[in-house]
Amino acid sequence: MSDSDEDMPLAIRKRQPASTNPSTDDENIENSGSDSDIPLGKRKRPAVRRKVIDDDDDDDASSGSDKATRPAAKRRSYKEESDDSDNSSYGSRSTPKKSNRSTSSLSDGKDDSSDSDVPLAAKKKPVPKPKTNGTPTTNGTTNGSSRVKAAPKYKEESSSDSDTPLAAKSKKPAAKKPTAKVTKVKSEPDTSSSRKPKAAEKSKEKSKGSSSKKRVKDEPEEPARPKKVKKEEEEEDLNAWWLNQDKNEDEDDTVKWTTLQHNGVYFPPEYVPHGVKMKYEGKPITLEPEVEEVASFFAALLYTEHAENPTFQENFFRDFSKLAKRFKTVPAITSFSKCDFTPMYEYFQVEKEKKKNMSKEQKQALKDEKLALDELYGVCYLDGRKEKVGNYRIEPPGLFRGRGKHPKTGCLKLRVQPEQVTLNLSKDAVVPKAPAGHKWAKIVHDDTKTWLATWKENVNDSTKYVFLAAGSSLKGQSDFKKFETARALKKEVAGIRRGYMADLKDKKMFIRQRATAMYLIDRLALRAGNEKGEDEADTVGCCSLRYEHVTLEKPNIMHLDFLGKDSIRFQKSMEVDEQVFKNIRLFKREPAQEGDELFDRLKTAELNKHLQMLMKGLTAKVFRTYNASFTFQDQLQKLTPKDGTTAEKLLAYNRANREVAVLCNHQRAVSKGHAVQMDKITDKIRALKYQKMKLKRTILTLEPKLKKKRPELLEPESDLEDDWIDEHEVQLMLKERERVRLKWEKDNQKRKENKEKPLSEKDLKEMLKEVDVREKELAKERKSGNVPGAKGATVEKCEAQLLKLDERIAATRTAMVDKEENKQTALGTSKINYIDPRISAAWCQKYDVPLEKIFTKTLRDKFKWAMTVDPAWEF
DNA sequence: ATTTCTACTTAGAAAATGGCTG
DNA sequence: CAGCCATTTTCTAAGTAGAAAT
Repeated sequence: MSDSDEDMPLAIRKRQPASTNPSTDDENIENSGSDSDIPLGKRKRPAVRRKVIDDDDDDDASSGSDKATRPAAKRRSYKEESDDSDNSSYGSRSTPKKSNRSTSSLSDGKDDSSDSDVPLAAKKKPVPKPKTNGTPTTNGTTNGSSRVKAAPKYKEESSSDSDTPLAAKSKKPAAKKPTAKVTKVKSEPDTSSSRKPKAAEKSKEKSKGSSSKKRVKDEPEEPARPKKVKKEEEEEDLNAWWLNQDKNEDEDDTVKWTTLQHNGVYFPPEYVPHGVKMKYEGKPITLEPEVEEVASFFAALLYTEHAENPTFQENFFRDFSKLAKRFKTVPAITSFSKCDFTPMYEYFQVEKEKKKNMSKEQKQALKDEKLALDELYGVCYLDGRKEKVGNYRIEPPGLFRGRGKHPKTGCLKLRVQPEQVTLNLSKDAVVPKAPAGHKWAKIVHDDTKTWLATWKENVNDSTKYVFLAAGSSLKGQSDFKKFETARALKKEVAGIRRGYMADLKDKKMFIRQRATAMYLIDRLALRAGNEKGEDEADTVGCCSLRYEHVTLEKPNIMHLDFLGKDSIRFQKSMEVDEQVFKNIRLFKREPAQEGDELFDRLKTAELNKHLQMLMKGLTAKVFRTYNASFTFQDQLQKLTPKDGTTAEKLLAYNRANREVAVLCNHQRAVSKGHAVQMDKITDKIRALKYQKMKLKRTILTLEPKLKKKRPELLEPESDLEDDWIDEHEVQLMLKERERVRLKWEKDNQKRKENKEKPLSEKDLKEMLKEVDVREKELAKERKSGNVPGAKGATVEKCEAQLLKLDERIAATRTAMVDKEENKQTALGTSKINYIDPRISAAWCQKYDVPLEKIFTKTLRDKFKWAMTVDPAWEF
């Protein structure tokens, strides 16, 4: 790899903020001997220097106290690891604090191995071409907004629409000019060369921005909105930030907007009591609406996993009974087991049914209502441009549905009052009215934040926000930035890998742990693993892995088994680097025990700080993004059949996608119909085997001599039991009769049309008799084992058919495996969050696959910034 | 230095929709 | 043309990571 020589070293040293580390430039990694060669990261460390492993703790005594649950992080002291040659220095108490630095020999860090270290799942080599291909757009997240100096003031609307301040406002802000231009650009073959000039032009315009904005401001109010469609497009073009980026890297990106106005948030409607009585001790009881509401929350979940979960029940009931008490419900509700919510449940079922059967007009009315809300709350104006708002609905009250073993699952999530909600908008924007009789908690004007509204939720005391929609420019820009950082990592990764491979043997435990963690994060796409609190589900990521999550097996196999984000199980086994294996064994050594952290002196913050100095913008999560996108591109390239049909190409696409989903451990609950569907497929395979069996018999019937020569023909097919065959043959005959009858009906129909005389029932019976005959034959065949086969059957023909059957069985099997695996693999998450959409866009162009086969409407919207890449673009 | 808070991305479940078929 | 299943969208929980507070 050419890059290994050149790029590699860069990775390590390049990053340095010039200020911090002057001397770092030496080239030779191999010369590790001299101090100066040590990669920056290391050099820097001394400042922060954590104690050398041995001297810092003697905590061992305490370690025993840890509860089986999550103990507070503890430090352990490490004994010498005897078999590890170079770590002799480790355990010994006297490690010299300062000197250690020199030791880390990069040289012995087997550089060779590091190259070969491909991301686990994807054993791909880095694509050779560093091709940054012209796309000039790449880095500069230009923040157009900050440039526009004059904050356009939006004029107040006439009082009449004051409650919908935004509506109909600044409809066509700035501009025809840019619109026209951009449109043109679009139609052009979008080559980098053509783009460049345009960008320049545009940015010029930007500086004039204020004047055009002004126009907006003065624009007479529009009459009622004429309804979009056309409009939409224009507006979108205006928002096409990706077309006019210039590479101004130092643009201040802390400021997110210059002006921001919106209509606030939508509160869920007040509770409307239904009056259905739940039962307590078998008797219907009357509840105040407030109490009834909460009972209904639970009733609606009856028979779901949540409602069956004891923790959920307990938490729900605590809150519920407390509320009932407050409202002096009689009789007092003191026992969950005496509650019977089924009447409510049934009522809801009926309601659901009713809803389904609503007339078209009713349904349409509902839709219109939604649309109206969308129009009011679903949009805002950011720097004068119309943007979609994401979750403008305040979360309705309900029961908290924590995932996994969340201690608080089932707790009552209270209704949010306007008094709890803070809005963020321009100083000069119209402050949306709070609901009648209410006021907002606060109004702020923080242009460094992207949220429009925020409030605190009562169950976990966490903060909720209203943000712009995924398709907005703000989100798009940060998405773009995310992938650019991942691409930057691509260039640096070889060096970074070499660096941590070398650090695996560092003397300082902390550094070893850090390197080992980096290895896992890079190779296994683990998450960082921040620390979690007591009142959250017990899940872990890399840095929070505990003793019991990792087991080692002889030569170099590591088994990981733990619950990750959302309590999704991560269970994989893989071969790991020898030194990693040793390190983990060391970390697991006494006095470590169940409950102890594997990386007992590593915190995500420290890890990220280190990463940050290896490469600007690098954090643990970037590895996931990088490995996902890289793997995807690599797989896609390998799997796509150049001359395949669209369907085949799509299959390849989905396979590549799945590869990534597996890498990232993205799972979903198995659908409830899954088992049934699998059974069907299994049956299909059995049916094929049955045919095989029959064919073999036919061969033997035709050529009995073969019994000796080819005994395998006599062997029964696997998984084909007599009982099954019985049933199968019954079914076959049933189907056959059905078929005959259908044919008869059809023929009759035809005859009727042709005015011929219809076939009689008798004819039908005649035809069915043939089936009876066949049935008898089958029975006979089973007894004797002699299967004459179809007329004209020959051994050769049968053999050929056998082969075909084998193929079909194999194909069905793969389909089954495919389905099985896909059943619990969620492709969406990686597509939405990890795979650079430009890879997909380029692929679609290159292979002539329509974009919409790959991205849904929302995804196309979200990724619109990526849709115009050059077909040759590479991640 | 450590802990807590804040803001934003990532995540699977659930609800809604759509396309198909019996 | 309802019913069914797969796909898409919505919802909000659960992460990450940097900043602020202690």
